[in-house]
Amino acid sequence: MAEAPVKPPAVRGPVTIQDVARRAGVSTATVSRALAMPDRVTDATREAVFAAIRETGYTPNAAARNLRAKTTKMVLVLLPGIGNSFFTPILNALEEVFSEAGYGVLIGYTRQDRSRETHYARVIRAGQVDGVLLVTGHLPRDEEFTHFPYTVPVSLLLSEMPGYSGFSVFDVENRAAARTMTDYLIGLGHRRIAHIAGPTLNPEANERMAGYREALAAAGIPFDPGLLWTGATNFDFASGEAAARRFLDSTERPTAVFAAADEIAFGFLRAIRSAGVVAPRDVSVAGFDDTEYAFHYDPALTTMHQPRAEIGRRSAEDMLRRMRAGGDPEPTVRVRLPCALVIRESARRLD
Amino acid sequence: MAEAPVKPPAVRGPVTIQDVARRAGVSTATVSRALAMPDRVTDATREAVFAAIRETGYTPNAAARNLRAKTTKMVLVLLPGIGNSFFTPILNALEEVFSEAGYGVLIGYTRQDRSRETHYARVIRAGQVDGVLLVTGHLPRDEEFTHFPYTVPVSLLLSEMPGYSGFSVFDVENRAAARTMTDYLIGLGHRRIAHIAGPTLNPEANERMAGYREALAAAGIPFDPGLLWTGATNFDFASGEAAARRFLDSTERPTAVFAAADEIAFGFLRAIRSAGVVAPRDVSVAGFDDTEYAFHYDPALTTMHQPRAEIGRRSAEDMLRRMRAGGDPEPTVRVRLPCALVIRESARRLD
DNA sequence: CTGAAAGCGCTAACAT
DNA sequence: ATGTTAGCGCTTTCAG
Repeated sequence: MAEAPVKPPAVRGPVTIQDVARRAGVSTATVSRALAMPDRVTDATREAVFAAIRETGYTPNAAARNLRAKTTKMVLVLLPGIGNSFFTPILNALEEVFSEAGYGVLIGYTRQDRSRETHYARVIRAGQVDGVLLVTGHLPRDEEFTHFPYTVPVSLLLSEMPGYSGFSVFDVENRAAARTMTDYLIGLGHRRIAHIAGPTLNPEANERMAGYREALAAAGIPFDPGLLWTGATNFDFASGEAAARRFLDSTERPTAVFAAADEIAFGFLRAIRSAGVVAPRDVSVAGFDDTEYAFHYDPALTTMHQPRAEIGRRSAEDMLRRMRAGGDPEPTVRVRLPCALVIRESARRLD
Repeated sequence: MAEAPVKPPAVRGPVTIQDVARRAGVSTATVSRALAMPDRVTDATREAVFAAIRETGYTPNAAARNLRAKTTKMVLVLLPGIGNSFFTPILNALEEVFSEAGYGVLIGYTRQDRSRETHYARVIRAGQVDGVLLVTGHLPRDEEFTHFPYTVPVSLLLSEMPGYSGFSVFDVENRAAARTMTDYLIGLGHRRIAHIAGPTLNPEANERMAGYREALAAAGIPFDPGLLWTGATNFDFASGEAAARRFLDSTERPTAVFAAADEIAFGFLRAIRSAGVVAPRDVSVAGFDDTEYAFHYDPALTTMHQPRAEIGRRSAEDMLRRMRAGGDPEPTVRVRLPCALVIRESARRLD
């Protein structure tokens, strides 16, 4: 039998507040204080503590701090997990503001999958985050999500959730924007204007559709159901391609097409081009979003600018405010930002 | 003076393991066991515990568990914070594998900014994550990063870091891929082939440049420095636009242009088109990456496919393996994946 | 201004 | 099979 193992003198494990205290010749409480409220310790003490920290390379353990403080300095951002380049500017802005404020950003992709939603519901319930930003376009259906009282502030980005309250909501004026775009197309002389709608169940898509119809009505153009192309399952290329087939099969083609998203417009443009139809020569096309490629595509896309970065920034600031309030339910906000018409090359005046 | 405050009976705070234990009529240890090793408690006990858990809506507190287990079930993914749609498939794959394994994904954008790197170095040192994936293209320069012994496994994605060891590395065969692309262009009859290089300091960009030159040499085409367009500060549109100016100003224009990234190619294509030069009619253009838009652009881009999702998936699996090993330094791996030539419309045979 | 001590919620020895 | 106990590393009263 080997003799009982001798505990190694310096385990060289992570250095704790104890190590620092010992080295600085003070108590752990003093180290903690020197860190949290530097002006409540003597200059000399502070010096000694900081020196010890420097020498040992001490970094406070997050788990211990979280356990004590009941706060994690982390937020969870839930994304749909598809078509993510659209969400990139939002995520970027969120990360910027949060990390600036010392918060970590945990991301989760729900992919509309129940088990994944349950997974993230658990993360929230486990107190792993201090706040949640939902950019999924829908509230997770998991019971743990909806039935359980929210212990942390929650915000909805880019979509509202009628019937639920207690969330801050940040979205854009979808209807007004779609109206503006359609008005613009009408102003260009178009009368036969088709609309490629977004996913049927998506509230934003429906708002845009409403704006389109509103503009038509205001201009005295009778609504033609054959010109409302629904059936999209997503704001993606494929939906634009499907619409292109309808366009090409039309006996009397529209002179302008307004897509509910840039990607839909790109899918449409590419598909019609294969058939020798080019925009804006043969048909005017407009998008919605003003993604990175709208400017760089050929033709450059006329579209509605959605202030994605601003939504990220403002929602992050609101979240910080609410999280800092501690347990008190701070008032939520409802921010609805306007979009801006961006005129480029894909739509032209009808001769 | 008011009398000593009476502790409210049910604070209705988060339910702890104590609450569950009390309700189930067992000790906290038993609750813990029923959760961790269900087969080591009686059926009856297990039932009682689970019932109590259900009734109370108990979820174990993450901080307490982390503190005890010295593990957080979280990984940090560090991204550059620019041109993020390129990284989207990687992030997607990472999140998929990690969340499947019960790990959370914390993201951080370094933006090549020192203070942000320090910030994230601290997150790592604080034991906030069990592993780190660097997709930044460079090792953070922060001393805390480089000098301090890594306490958790680290992996490098899409770029290697010569001189450092102890990391798993996942990247692609940049040189061979660039060589293949250039060979392809040569095979199409091109002799005057320009290369729009990526950022000078970027190792991947340099590998691609080397592959380009290698192909030229192998084909007996003398290297023309005037056809190597450097100066890019990023793999972005702007770099392509700058190259377009050089192209348009050339007295003798190349017949083919190989860009070090798809976005560079798009920027180039768009800029030359403004001058009435269209690909592939007037000049053949090839990219590198095979991003989402390569297929949807006009013209569809001939490019090299980088297996981004696979890099994400495999690096995540490797990271899981290494994290599960506990403190023992598991062997790191070096995975270098091949790229695939994707022939589309932007490059054509020279008449 | 500083130290002692309690305890956040959980798990893992060690007993029984 | 279950309970008791001792912390994990930190912050925060409460004394001094």
